[in-house]
Amino acid sequence: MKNQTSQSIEDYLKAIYELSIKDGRVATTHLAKHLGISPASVTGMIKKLSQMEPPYLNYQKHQGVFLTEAGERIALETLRHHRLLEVFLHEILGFPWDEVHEEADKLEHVISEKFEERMAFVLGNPEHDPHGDPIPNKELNVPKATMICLSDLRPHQKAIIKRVRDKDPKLLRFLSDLGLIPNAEIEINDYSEFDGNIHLAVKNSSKNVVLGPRITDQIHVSILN
Amino acid sequence: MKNQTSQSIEDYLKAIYELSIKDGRVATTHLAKHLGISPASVTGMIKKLSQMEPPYLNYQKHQGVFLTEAGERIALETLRHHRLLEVFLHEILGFPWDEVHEEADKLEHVISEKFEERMAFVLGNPEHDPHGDPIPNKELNVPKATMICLSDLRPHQKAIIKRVRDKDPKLLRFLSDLGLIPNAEIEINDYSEFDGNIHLAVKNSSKNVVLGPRITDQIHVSILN
DNA sequence: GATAATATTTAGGTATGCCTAATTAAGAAA
DNA sequence: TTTCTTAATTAGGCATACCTAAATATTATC
Ligand SMILES: [Mn+2]
Ligand SMILES: [Mn+2]
Ligand SMILES: [Mn+2]
Ligand SMILES: [Mn+2]
Repeated sequence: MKNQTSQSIEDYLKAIYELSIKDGRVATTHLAKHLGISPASVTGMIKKLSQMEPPYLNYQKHQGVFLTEAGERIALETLRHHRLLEVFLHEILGFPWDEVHEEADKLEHVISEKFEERMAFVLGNPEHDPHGDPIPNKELNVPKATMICLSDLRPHQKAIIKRVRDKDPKLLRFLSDLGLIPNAEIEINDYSEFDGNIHLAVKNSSKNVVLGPRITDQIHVSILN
Repeated sequence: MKNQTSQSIEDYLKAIYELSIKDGRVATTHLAKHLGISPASVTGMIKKLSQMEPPYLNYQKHQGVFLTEAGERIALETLRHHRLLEVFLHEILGFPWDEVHEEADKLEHVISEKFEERMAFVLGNPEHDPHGDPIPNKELNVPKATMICLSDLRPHQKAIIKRVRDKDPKLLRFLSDLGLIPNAEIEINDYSEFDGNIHLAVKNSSKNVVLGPRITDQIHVSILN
């Protein structure tokens, strides 16, 4: 009599996982916005998910939700599918990195465990997706990264881009046109404290780029000594 | 205001396409059995599909259904997805040929046109799936094969296996264990007219195999002069 | 601490796609 | 042609996952 999941359920749990990393408990409206669903519908679903056996969510009226262990397992399982698929679509099928997300979002619910396993094998068990996000391993442990934002860098520092946390295809294409993709090397030239703009150069491209905090907050780097 | 399809609709249309190749019009019960759905439900769905704009089915009460052009297009589109996916799963991900069908049956509804196109490119536009079934091309034309059944062969004839029309994983595994897969070369040794059994040898395997008509009717071959 | 603004929940409804049971139509046999 | 059998349809329901509008709880502001 085990619980079974649906597309929708997996999407809810994955969204709650992602949102709760920053904020702990996740509020109904927050979740609703993230999923593009009305708050009323979200209330209905989280109520259901918190009453399943075993429950996937811990929910108290007006207090938001957080994942139970069972719920987190499904979220991570889905996230592993998603990120492996992104690598797969990019490396094997040649999708550009700004298009992998949408396709993976549909496929993640449909592939079998065998598909997952074969994919991981063919790709050599990658640890990061094309945007630099960590892929949970087979036992669903997530390698956690030290988080330095590009927005925290200051002039003369050099760094390597590790992660671009955004899903907007337009922004992603804009960044990759500038060479700003995971593993690219950059150097900070200037910082203006009033608007938080960062001026930087991309190695092997001789371009000088200026980016605002809306963007630099989403880019994680590791600093080169 | 174009019609849009769902998983279910695609499955219905694909099933009707497959069944109508043999029999022309498709009867409600026949379709119901093939889909594993109650006849009552099938009546409901085919009614709906025949009343869409444009209709996918031509339906008259108690007379069964056949595909309209619009319906056939969707059936072929889905079939192309299915069979390309089978090749893909087999060649790229290393799935055994008896497991590709189930996985492709879920994925066929979910992949984008871009996924289809990339897959076809990577595979070099294959014309047949791992069971030898023809893959509709991009314009949805189906290369049609001359149909000689293994059951029609007689002693001393040599032939190459072209197609194995069965979805049962057990049978497929049984056949591949004997080397009886598309492109294998065989020679007929004996035929017994009472039960229709065929005795044959598989090239490079020295095994002598006896198969009944239940099986040999499903295997298509091309004869070697 | 009352009130206003915002967040959340409840109530009532819709579309899909399936089910069983009861009814009716079609086709075959007498 | 009447009768029997089988096939197909209708009627009435159910589960999932959404929606809008109305009601209520929480929280922030005065
Ligand atoms: Mn998995
Ligand atoms: Mn990603
Ligand atoms: Mn297609
Ligand atoms: Mn096939």
